[in-house]
Amino acid sequence: MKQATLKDIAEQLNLSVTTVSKALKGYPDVSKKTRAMVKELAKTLNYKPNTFAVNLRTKESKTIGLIIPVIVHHFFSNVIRGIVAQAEKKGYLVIILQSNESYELEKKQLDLLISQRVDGIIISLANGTADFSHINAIIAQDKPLVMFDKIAKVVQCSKVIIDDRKAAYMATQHLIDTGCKRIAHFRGALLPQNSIDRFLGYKKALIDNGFTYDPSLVYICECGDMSFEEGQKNAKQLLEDHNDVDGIFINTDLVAIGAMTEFSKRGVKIPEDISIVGFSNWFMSSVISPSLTTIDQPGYDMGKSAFKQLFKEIKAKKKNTAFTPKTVTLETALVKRDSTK
Amino acid sequence: MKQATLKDIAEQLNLSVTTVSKALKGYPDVSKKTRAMVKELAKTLNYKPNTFAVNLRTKESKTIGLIIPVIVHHFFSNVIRGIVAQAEKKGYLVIILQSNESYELEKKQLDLLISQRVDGIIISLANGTADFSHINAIIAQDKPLVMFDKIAKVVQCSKVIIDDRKAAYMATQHLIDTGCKRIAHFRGALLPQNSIDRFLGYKKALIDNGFTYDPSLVYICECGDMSFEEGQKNAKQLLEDHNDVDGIFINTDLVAIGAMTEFSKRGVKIPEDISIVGFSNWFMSSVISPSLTTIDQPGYDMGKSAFKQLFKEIKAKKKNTAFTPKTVTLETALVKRDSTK
DNA sequence: TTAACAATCGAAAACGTTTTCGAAAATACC
DNA sequence: GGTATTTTCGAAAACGTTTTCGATTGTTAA
Repeated sequence: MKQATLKDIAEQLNLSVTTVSKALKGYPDVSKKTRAMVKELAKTLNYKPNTFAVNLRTKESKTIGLIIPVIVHHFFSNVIRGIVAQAEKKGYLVIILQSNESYELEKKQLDLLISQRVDGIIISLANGTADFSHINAIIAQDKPLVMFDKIAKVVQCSKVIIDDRKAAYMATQHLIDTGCKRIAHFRGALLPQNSIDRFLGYKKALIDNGFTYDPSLVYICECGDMSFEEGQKNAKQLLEDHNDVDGIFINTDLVAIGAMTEFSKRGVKIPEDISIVGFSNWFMSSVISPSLTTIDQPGYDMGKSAFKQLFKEIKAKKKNTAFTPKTVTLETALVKRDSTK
Repeated sequence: MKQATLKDIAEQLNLSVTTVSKALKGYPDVSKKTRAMVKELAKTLNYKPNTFAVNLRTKESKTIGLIIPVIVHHFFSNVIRGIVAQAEKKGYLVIILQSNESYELEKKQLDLLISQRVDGIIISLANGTADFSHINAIIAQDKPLVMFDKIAKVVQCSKVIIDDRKAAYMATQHLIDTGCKRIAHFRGALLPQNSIDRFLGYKKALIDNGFTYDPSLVYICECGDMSFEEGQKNAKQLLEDHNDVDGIFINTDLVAIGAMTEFSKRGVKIPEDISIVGFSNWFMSSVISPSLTTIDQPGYDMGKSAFKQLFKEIKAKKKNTAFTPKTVTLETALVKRDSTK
């Protein structure tokens, strides 16, 4: 009752393995009659090509790897969904690994995927990643790779991102437009490009509007497992440090929600006393009260787009045609809710 | 600059492929000297065994498949994390597919995984799955499979679950203990075992406490993509149908949150007018206000446990030893918060 | 000195597929 | 009828590894 092979079919029909293979793959040099015969027997035997053998022969696995910092995360799980859906459409399967924001793990997992000989890799960098030689090594091997969200600008590969700087600018501008006079920022970790860009957008909006940029108003959080708690801690610290802040732009919704929880515990009213804008538009943000004004980050589309890009590169490599890396920038939108006036 | 093979190493050292292979795998019949030589050259050439060839030869892929109804879901993404982490520890990779609560897709994806020749499969059934022949076919093929959370009782395989009936009983009992006199239930879809069990637990708690079970107090929701909206809709309907309900046990947190949103919009106070208990303990439930009393469902541990079980079966199959299916039941806990008195 | 034995290696088959190339058979054309 | 052409098939090599089984050498014991 084991899986049937080409040989089994060939023997039953008194044909050669070659002919059976060709019949199933629709080669022109096999008669309609035998083709039909073969296909029918294949179906009744429930024949499924042995992927191991196919992979060995064709040198492709129809499998891609995905490395993300965290799985349990509204944005990232949407990305996963987008990638998996799109990949399945094109006949690819997705192997998912979680780097846990650790550079070491990320390196190890990249190696794992290479060992597994996936046809391509999609990756969002860990917070801890400052050196990119492991990524460059992949690219040097001519293995298709696309980065998304948490990218490294200096690495020469395709990327799918949003315009973090512009989005952050929008968010900050919104705070200003609604009357905030002194605006703080809870930024993300120091290394990731997107938290840098969001910070820069915040700063630029301030300056463009004639505000003075005050570094003491910028708080850092790692945005890892402890995002919520970091938000609480930063909010508490902010209240101790300053009594005139009336608006905060926060790197991530989850941190923002932590901050809001802390504020309401201490009797600080949102948005009356302090307005808050988050980032990412987690579903959660729409159901808390007050609901959180935020930047919508299209996770599903980013995943879809990342796979599409990767697919193009895989195809290009197969045909041995040149391919120049491309950066796709998706649109974001400000979602106005009750945490701002 | 392509990947080195055993042959490459063999040629450079004037050895046979056989000896090189044996040296790398630590066979005893190769001298320490050549073993060292081979290992060193392998390292400098960055040799990585071709998994396709290894798989073909050994007939195992060191890969497992995972099919879940939805990825973007607090509980399920925790399960993914648990499975992936545990699998990586044992040298297995995980291919993830989303059935989208569709029976047809589930069937197709199961087929895909079989074609891919994964070493085992972990699955949580789609809401739409009423027929289990596709699952039984896998088991008949002697391919290790374990089900979790949304299981089918009649299928003979290992399972990782919680005691849904008991948990629901606990939840309902809590409503009764805190003074609720007329308790409704928003149940899940009709087919899944866990929504049946939760319903039965609810019913039993009522009866054990001398309440009369009233079917008109039970509302259904599919608990798919539209969970939140379903919660709103049901809440609205409930208010139209009844004016004496003072407690609801709801199949899922997200539905509960939808209901709470609707209630507060309509001026119904929680928990003063109506107490609510959800199910699953989404993170979100702790940060909304009022925070939601719920049942904690250990997603990460379930994932971990599911892989461990699968791993045992894979090993058993390899050694050709018998294996009797086992059902692991994990503990749940009532998390008391502000949506109940 | 031989026989027995251990240590070290390699030839070869196998896993199941794909694809190239040539052979045979059938058909067409003159 | 003979030649040219098309149609249909299969032999064989290749992908890279693992493993069985002998072969060869060197070592030990009698």
